[in-house]
Amino acid sequence: METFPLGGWNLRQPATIKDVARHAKCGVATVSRVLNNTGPASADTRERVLAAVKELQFEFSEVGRSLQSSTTRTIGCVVPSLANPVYADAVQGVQETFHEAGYQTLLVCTNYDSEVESQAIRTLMAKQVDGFVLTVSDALSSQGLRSIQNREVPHCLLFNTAPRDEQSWAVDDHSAALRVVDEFVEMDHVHLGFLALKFKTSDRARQRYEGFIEGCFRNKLERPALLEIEEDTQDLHILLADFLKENPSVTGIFASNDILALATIRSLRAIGLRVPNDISVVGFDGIQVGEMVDPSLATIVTDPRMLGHGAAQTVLSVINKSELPAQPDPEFSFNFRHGGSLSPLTAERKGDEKITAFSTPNQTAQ
Amino acid sequence: METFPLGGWNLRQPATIKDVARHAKCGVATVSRVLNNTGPASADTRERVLAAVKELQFEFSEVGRSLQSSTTRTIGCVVPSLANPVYADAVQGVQETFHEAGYQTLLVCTNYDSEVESQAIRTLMAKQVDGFVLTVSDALSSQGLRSIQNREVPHCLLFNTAPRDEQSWAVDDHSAALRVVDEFVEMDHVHLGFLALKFKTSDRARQRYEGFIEGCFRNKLERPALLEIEEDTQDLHILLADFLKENPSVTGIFASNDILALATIRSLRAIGLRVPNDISVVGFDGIQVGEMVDPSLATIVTDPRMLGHGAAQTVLSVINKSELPAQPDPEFSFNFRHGGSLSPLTAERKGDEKITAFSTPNQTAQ
DNA sequence: CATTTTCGCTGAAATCTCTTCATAAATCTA
DNA sequence: TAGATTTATGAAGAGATTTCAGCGAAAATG
Repeated sequence: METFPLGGWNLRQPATIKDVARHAKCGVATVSRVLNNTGPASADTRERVLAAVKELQFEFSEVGRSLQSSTTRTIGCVVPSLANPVYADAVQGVQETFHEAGYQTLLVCTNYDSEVESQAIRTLMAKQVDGFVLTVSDALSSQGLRSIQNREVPHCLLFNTAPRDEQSWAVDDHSAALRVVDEFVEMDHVHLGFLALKFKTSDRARQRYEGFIEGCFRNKLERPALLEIEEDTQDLHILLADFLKENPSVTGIFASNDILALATIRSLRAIGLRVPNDISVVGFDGIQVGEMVDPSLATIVTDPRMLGHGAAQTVLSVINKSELPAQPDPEFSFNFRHGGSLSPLTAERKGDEKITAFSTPNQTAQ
Repeated sequence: METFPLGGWNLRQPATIKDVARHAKCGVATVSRVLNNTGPASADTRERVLAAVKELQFEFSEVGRSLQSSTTRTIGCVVPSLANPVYADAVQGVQETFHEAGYQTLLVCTNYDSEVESQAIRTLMAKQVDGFVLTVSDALSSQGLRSIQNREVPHCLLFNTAPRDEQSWAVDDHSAALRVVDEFVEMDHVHLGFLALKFKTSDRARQRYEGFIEGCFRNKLERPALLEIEEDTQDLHILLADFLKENPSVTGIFASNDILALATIRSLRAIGLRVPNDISVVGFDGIQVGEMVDPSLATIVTDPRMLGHGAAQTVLSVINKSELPAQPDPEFSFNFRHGGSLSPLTAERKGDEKITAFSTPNQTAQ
């Protein structure tokens, strides 16, 4: 084994393939071939290369590789937020699947801002990601999604119901909402309300609302009252109080996601209403917390991790031009979980047209 | 405005700077100068370049740029899991901060596996990330962390207490654990237990345990009983039953994180014990759910988002060679939140040396 | 008025790291 | 010795930045 006058290799500047070639007294091409096992090399040369690699702690630069192969082994993942465990779980699933396949995940949280969303997508495309898994605010109008389609980058939607010709892993929001109405009806509720983030920030909420309306129609209920709120609403209890003042007959509220449902329950409590005695609440998503709170949350249960996994698999299939993974039947992509937050309509509220208790809380939400 | 015979630019192959130069009838250098505002250009040329850029929908390839500038505007972020909201929130903070600064975040979840951890770090270094924010399983022995130090890549630990010469944003686990003991003592508890994931997967848990032991010592309590469990434990109620059989005098359990604490409460219930009547439980982290469950969780409250933000700021400062951001006083990096899961020792259990109720549950954890 | 200086603009060429392709050199067979 | 193998190598190319030298034209100088 030959030794070189090693004066402490500067590790700050990692060794390049040229350095290795110089040390091994051969051409860079040879180094490449030896290390990638992509062509012949004499035992002697091979050994010298390997020794040089070890000594210099050489590792290929992925950047150089990417430039030449125009492939980055990197996937862009765009979701609204990690504060909602639904997305956190989904991202976990996405990341796991890609990791196993040797891809890294570039994560962006848009905070429900479609401006951030399209900007982020542009940046990710400039970084040459090999694919996308994304939850956009509105699949039909998303500027970012359109440019992904134009460039024909492999991608799959997550949670967004797929527009035509698009791949997507999502819950069947429409059917799920129908189911929620049925559950309310089962409990004798007649006057329902729907609570959601502003629809422009989430097409899922809109789908659920439309399903909810149709469900009410099918069950011959009146059109549900609607309360749309901003993402950063701090005074939900006030909005709810106003809402119930305008719609005093409402006995059941369907919140478009569990976080919102839990916040609703707390806010209702803050304005002196009991759940489920005065008002029943049903959520959407089935986050684990829902089972641990009191009253437990009646909700649609979904499997975000599985969805993330599926979306990632789909993207991998598109990349590898292999067969797309089978999706679960959309009709059965969810379950309804009963919980203490939804109970039969009490006798006293059955004929009742107005809610009595309205003690204004002097505590401020923080 | 001149027009070119555009036969449908193939958007699948994005335009390069060369294409732009050809269309603008100038050299690539000029295009670069115009677009980066990095040198002079006549008004005429500038206009032609801009027109070509628009027509071709040109965007710089970050890969080409990275190769030349040896900077990627990408940060590696390594955490154990997103299933724990503590990490999800922290990552959200990290991602937000870097996004504002124009960096993208490459996320890896290790699932508490130090093998995955060091492998991931190697890959990220090969991808030439400009910095790291990471929570390693053990800051002292982490192979990955060591190689980051060797290569002198800007980085900052998150949640891990910093070894010497390391930057880190973390809760003062030791002090927090002392505080927990004080709170138990305040409630007359004398025999305590500690529940944690296997220490090799989390040095945080170990720090908390050591603080807990010292707290017991200072308060002249006996050494706390220890129950270490695997990450994927499914039968916690059985382990707990055995644990309490061996340590029948234990009236208070400190769980090393909130998720574990909540699971503990459920498991205790499953084996017929009431919380807090039979056993008090205190958690660590202060996840939001803790306030919504029944009984509410007594716990150490931290601010993961803020920690993530701080760690990201620190990395940015190192990269920009600017002043490091001020950290909050470690002594005040947490708060104790009272909750229903911790109550004064009942008279009946005060002298009691054994727990009576031990109905074995016939339900299996799933 | 002729000549030099200056200065704004410009494009060719080198560089960054890696892979592939074609070619050259060395070895072995017939 | 010609031809077929086996090895080894240089050069080109992937997309961008940057240095450097050149080219005019205008200004300054003698």
